[in-house]
Amino acid sequence: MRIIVARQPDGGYLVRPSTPIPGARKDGLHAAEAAALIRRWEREHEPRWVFPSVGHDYPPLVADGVRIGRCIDLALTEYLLLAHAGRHGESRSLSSAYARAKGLPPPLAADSGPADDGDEPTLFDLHHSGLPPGVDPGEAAEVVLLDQEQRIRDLPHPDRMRLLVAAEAASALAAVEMSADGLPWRADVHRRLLTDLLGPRVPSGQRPRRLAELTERVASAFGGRPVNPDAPGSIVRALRRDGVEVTSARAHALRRIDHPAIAPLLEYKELARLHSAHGWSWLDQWVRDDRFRGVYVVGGVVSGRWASRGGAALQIPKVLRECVRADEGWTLVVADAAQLEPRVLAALSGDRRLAEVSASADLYASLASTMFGRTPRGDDRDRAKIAMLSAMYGGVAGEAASLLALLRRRFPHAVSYVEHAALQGERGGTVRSRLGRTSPLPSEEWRTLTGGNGDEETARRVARDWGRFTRNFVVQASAADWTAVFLAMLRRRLPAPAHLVFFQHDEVLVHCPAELADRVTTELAGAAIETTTLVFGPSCPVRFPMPTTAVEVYADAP
DNA sequence: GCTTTTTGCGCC
DNA sequence: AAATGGCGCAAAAAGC
Repeated sequence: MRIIVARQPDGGYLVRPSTPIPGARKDGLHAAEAAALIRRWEREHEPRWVFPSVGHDYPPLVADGVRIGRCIDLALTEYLLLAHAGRHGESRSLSSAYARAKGLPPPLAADSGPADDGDEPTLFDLHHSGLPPGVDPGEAAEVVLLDQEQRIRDLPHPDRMRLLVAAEAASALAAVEMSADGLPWRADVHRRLLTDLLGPRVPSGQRPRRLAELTERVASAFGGRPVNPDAPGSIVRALRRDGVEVTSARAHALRRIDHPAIAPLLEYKELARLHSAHGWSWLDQWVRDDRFRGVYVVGGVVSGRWASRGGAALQIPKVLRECVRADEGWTLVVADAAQLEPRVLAALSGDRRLAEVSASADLYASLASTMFGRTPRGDDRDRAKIAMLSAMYGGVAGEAASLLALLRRRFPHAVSYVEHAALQGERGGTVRSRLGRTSPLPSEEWRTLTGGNGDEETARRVARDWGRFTRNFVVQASAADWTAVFLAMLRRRLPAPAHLVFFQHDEVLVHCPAELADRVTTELAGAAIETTTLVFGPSCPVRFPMPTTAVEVYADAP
């Protein structure tokens, strides 16, 4: 059974079984009423819920304690299907999808904002649904649902897209629930760390003591002339006055220079970064009751990775992992899909030798022994890693090109897979992930530049740039397929009250009572195996290990 | 003066 | 010979 749940323009809820049950149609419910109804129907029927947008419709329900098993997200599905058809820029809103399904002209109200602006901020404007008069969100959702099912049936691999759509929707549920539950975050530990590193808190706009000291040390290293270490131009000018030629004030450029100001400058940059990005004001704004609640945006990145909005939820610096601590009597189970992307490439390309390499838990060490024909020594492992990253990212600098050539000799199928993707991009074509995520078409500007009427060198450069993008896309987006399915499987398997508290591209944190840690570890491993079978088929020879540790403090995970 | 773009750096 | 992919955010720099 499917039940549509939609927030209405006035903020009320509509809850409606897709196949009508007498008396089951409910409109204009308050969030709390809707929550009670959904809890009951979830218990009695375990339906597949249908949301116009989980990110928009689900949070108020979650705040009321609702947790559902499975659903469809019409907006995320619409995006995947539009992208598959080469129509990335078009609106994924309910009203646009409805208009598309009915063959009506696109609505204006809900679709302000330029088409290439990514996610529409007014995805579901509270006052204008954008639907034609007399059509309510429930009716529109029903139409869109059926239309999408038909479009999926028409694809070359409907089963793959169905899996992707289900996994994406489950990811969206997980994202909302993670925001609501929050990541355990000890504000006292964070404050102590800031004070230790920066000195006592000072009013915003002022430099904490440690930063002020370093500023003076920089100034005296420049002979007493004041230099603003926050201003790249100021640093470059000061170095030039002392006869040091630099083109930028980036840390890696400064590291190459021999000058007494460099050491305090680098230290300043590191601490200033902590202060401005994750200092006291970040703590004030994002941590309450010892929980960090970031907002995750599923479907926010073309490759299928999650984005975040506010709080930089996907960029928590390593030094702050000290603050992430399990509650009393609880534990954090930390797991990451080790070397996910090269394993995904092995599975995608069907390269048998790379699949054999993937049997090893340390893929890069194993790769090195195959590449160099000996037990890895010296920097063999690092060089093997550079070769693999160059294949996936399109690197050519330094030693990368020759290492890549060696990789190509040993793993021709894997390398030709990504090179084919690069070639597609250079020609202005699209590429797809395993489950059917599709890369966007290059911009109109790109077509002009590569059209043959302009500068040849520019044309070559932008073509190569786009080739690097599509080369990476097939791997990154297929890795996103794998992790989306993994999240869906894991979410279903976790025994209450264990719950996901963090997910970052290929890593998950589960917060659970200490006695459940072993069970959670088992479920993580099971979810990884199940995921690999679902995404790459039962005969996939590639191994996807998921090393797992249970810790009290995130920083203690390896 | 305000707004937009660039720079630089954090995460994967 | 060669700019390796994706993102978000704060502050500086540039543009109006």
